[in-house]
Amino acid sequence: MAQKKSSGSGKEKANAKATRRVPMRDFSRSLPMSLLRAREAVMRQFRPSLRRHDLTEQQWRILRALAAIDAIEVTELAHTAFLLAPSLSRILRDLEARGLIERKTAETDLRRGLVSISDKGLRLMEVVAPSSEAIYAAITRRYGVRKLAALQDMLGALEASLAGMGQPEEAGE
Amino acid sequence: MAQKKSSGSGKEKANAKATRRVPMRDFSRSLPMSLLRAREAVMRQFRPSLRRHDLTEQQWRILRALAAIDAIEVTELAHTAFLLAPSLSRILRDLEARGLIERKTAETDLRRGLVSISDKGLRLMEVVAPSSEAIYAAITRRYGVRKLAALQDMLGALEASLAGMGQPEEAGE
DNA sequence: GCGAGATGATTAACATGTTAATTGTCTCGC
DNA sequence: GCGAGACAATTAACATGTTAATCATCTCGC
Repeated sequence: MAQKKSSGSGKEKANAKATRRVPMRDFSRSLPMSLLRAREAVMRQFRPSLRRHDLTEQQWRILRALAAIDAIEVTELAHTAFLLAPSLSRILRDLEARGLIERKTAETDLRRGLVSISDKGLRLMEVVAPSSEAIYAAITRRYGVRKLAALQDMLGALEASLAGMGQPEEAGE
Repeated sequence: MAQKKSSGSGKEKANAKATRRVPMRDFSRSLPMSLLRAREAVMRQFRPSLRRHDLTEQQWRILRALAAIDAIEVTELAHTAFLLAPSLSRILRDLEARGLIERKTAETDLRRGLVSISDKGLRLMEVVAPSSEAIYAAITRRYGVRKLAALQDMLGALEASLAGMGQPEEAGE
């Protein structure tokens, strides 16, 4: 470290060097940061409860998605739980090892895998769901039912707005 | 796999087993999912541009935070860029190796590290910032300036609402 | 001034995000 | 029916998220 030095009267100039260069919006108010902080504020409420049952947020998402249906293909599950295929692959391996889910291969297409929640998985959900719902209710109460609904609508609209904006892909990649 | 079998007439029952058990809100409409999808929709716009310059979203956050000031302590930077200390530690190590930032130790307290952006880092920002701003402008235009401001306000309010809700910490941990 | 506890930063260990490469199966056209 | 793509899923490789542990320094009471 330290092959940096300001020659001559550069002390003050070096001090001002990085100040206010490359003008950009106020960083902390960018949309990605707002969304990130808001989501973190919400998840911070849930994580301790999940952690007590040795579940991560993603594992819980998968169990919830599975609890609503009988069986589902891996690709479709990835879409539902909003996970990338590689992440899902690893998590399913783990959940299966823990006996919380069951897997089999589709009979008509050996490439496709079918996933379903196990009885053990359902029992775990029955234990975790109440406190999870209670936390969600508390959040809703604090923020306001109407406001929450309005926020969800605006978030959905944002998604929809951006749906068309495909990758900029500057013609020539 | 496959030590599961339904005895007797369990075929159909097993089929209905996981269907609609453990009643919970519609999964895809939960607030965490809405926030996650919205943020992903936004970041999807930025990632390709950042990637062309070998920058991750987090590295870019750090550079942006540094560009606004002369120097900053590691802990404060973690707060500003909304990164956990361990992540920041790794990223700073990498950014320093790439010559994009500079580090030194605080003179009054040898535990504290001071980070600042380098000239090379500033030059990189000058290259990346325009397309980044253009993308942000496009998003703003699509979604609407007023709506965007309103959304930011609601996200801020959500954060504020949850600020008090400390960890449930069921007395007895 | 010394030693116990507090504090800043890093490291460790494991889970997930992200893109690319791989593997196994399928679908077609021929 | 076979071989070239298409497709589903996994694996690989690396970066980050997350919690716990470690290391170095500092602070303060005594």
